Amino acid sequence: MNADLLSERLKDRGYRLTNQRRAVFDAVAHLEHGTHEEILRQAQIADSTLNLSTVYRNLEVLEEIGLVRHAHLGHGSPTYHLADHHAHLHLVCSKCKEVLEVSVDAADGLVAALHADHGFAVDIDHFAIQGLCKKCQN
Amino acid sequence: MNADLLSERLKDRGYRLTNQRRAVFDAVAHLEHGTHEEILRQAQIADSTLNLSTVYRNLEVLEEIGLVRHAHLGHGSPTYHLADHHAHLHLVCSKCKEVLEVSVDAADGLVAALHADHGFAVDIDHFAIQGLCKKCQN
DNA sequence: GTCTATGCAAAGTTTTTGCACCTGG
DNA sequence: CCAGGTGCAAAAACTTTGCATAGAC
Repeated sequence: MNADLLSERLKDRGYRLTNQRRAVFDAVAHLEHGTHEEILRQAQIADSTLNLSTVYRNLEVLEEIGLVRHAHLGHGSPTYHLADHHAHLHLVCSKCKEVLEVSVDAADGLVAALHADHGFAVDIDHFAIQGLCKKCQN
Repeated sequence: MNADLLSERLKDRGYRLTNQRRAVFDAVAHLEHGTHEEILRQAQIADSTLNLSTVYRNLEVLEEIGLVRHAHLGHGSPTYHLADHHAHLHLVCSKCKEVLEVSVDAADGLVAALHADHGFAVDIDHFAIQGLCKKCQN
């Protein structure tokens, strides 16, 4: 399960398992798409003295060992999610800022075309797709 | 031509045409994908006293009146380009940071699918597409 | 016991804001 | 002349870093 994976991966790379790391990891898992600040607040439920700089440092470590990844959903801060979190596209409305999650299947053609024509292996959910939602087009 | 369009659009919305605005607009046109800092440096060739905060304020105005748009090519600052600049997809390699420009045609299927299934009008070139380039996959 | 990780505070960056002066129309 | 625009400086927001101490192993 997750906790063991966390412990294992950390040890493999010479990192230690601390309560703060576990709290940050759990917060990422719980929030699905959290910013640094949101992850801090969530993780502080488990450890109220947790510091923002620890969140920054741990997200870096968790990303390095491949358990966590980040994506850019809007114009602001990146959001963090578990690496095994099933991928989906994020459609962000430029006007009302609503975020729609849709299946990555829609992008299969694009992914295949870019691979065939340019040898490029797309990480399709890293950036959101900007546009106008149905409501805001009127 | 561009200069007239700039003047017209500004006046239509009650804005004034200043040398600084023209310098910023020209810098955006010249750079194609410039950050605030890059636009400042380019615009200062025409007006050496131009201030960074003026660049921020003018890019906001130029974007509001629809002459300029911004895109997110990497994890850092956004870049600005003319609104009529022909769209192309940016493929950014996560590893070597190389940026490939490819035709938007590759995304036609995705754009059509998102419109048909979700009524979403995609602005496909607003965010870069992240992934691994041919070389970095080995 | 050793060496990494943490909390705190300070320093860096980047972007925004307030204000007196300047300038386009 | 007058409202909007600019430069400058200060503030705000966001992120990173240094250092003494705590804690994992």
